[in-house]
Amino acid sequence: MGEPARTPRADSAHTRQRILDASEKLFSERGYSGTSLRAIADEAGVNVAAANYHFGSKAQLLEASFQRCIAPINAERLRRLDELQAREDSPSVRSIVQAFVEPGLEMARTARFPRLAARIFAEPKELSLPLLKRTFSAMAQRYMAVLAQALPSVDEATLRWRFHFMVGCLIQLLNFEQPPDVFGAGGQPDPGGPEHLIDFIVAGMCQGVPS
Amino acid sequence: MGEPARTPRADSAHTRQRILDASEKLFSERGYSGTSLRAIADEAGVNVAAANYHFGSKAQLLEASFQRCIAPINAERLRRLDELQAREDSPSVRSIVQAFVEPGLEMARTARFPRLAARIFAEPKELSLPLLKRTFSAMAQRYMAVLAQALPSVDEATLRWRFHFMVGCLIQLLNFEQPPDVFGAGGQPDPGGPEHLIDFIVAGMCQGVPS
DNA sequence: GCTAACTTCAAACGTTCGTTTGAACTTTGC
DNA sequence: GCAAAGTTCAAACGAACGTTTGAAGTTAGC
Repeated sequence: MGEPARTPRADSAHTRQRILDASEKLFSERGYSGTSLRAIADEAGVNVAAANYHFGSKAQLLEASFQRCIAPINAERLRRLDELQAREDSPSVRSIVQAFVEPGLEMARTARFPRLAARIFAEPKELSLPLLKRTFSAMAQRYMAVLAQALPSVDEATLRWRFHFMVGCLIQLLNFEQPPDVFGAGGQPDPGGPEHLIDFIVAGMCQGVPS
Repeated sequence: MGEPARTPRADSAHTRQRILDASEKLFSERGYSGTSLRAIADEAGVNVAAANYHFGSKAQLLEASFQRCIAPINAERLRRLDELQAREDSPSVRSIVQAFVEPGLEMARTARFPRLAARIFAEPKELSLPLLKRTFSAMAQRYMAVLAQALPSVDEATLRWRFHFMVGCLIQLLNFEQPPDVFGAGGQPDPGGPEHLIDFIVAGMCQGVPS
């Protein structure tokens, strides 16, 4: 157990950070097995061995990238839920959906590559399911509970399905920032994705319930 | 150009079929770069070289698997749309959504691994986008046109987004036949996915439109 | 200033990858 | 029945993979 007393240096943190940046970019673009440690090391401007030195293995590097990417999003999701519940004791479905969906979208605008959070869902289940469970369980259960309160006429199994499809819609928007140009339309990008996403989800959540 | 006059043998077709079966299974489970030709050959019970002999390369094998998987689904989608338009001149949104969504779900119940059609969306864009465009363009455009007729008050850009999210929901159900057990619930599988999927999508499509 | 720990890197480890080769074997066309 | 074409396989190709090694370089503690 007891790790040797470590006195990490300053440049070590910079190296770790650069490796994580490169991992996030490449993993989210090419997936886990489509990305080599050598490509990550090149992108980060470090030696291949540095990745294994700092993170132990490729799988642990993925986990570290994923956690660094998803942790602030989930924290913000919970913070917004707290805020929501503090402000009013029966928040609207729309406000709950916004609290769930917007942190990820905001990161997607400002930060590096939150698409990694979406790409994880496509990895083989042996790799992704433990990660998803460890990372999303607590947060998802809280959202489920609050949604159940806001939609008392919807039974739990149905709500689980709707939550499932909400996640699917969010992933779709994170993976394809625009509807792919298969409709002939093309044209310039439409920044309205997030609004349309929320409208679509709220409609699916509230079906048959008078607003 | 002119291929040499080929007289394919009977067993050749069987080998091709077994390789395609194995590809479909493994590609859909582990993705393109997570699947080796050797694993496919083992699963199919043939030699590694046979895959390259029959399909030319790994990328072409993926394309062949994908086409064999998706072609009948898209054909059925178009057939149902024809049927729909022949029966009534202004089909309901629900019937259009069903015509789009059910062929894939039906295959998922009966056939081998239609999840491949969903997994493709997670591959790197250089690999997936050409495939998606070639395969879905015509069909998607027809559906967009029919949906636009059924929802005349929804502008084209908005409809594109809703179509995008519909595809995201479908992919989510194909990739995870059940909502993953992150809600603590567990329990036995719920076969109601398809119905919930259609309800969710129709609600998102028809938002603000009196039925 | 010396020791011990931390960090980096070039090089190499054995394995697996996609693909090719060339020889065996089977069928087809005549 | 015989040449030609189609099909399969064991074996090998070089390249790339994840990981390890060991030495060189750097900093921290005393």
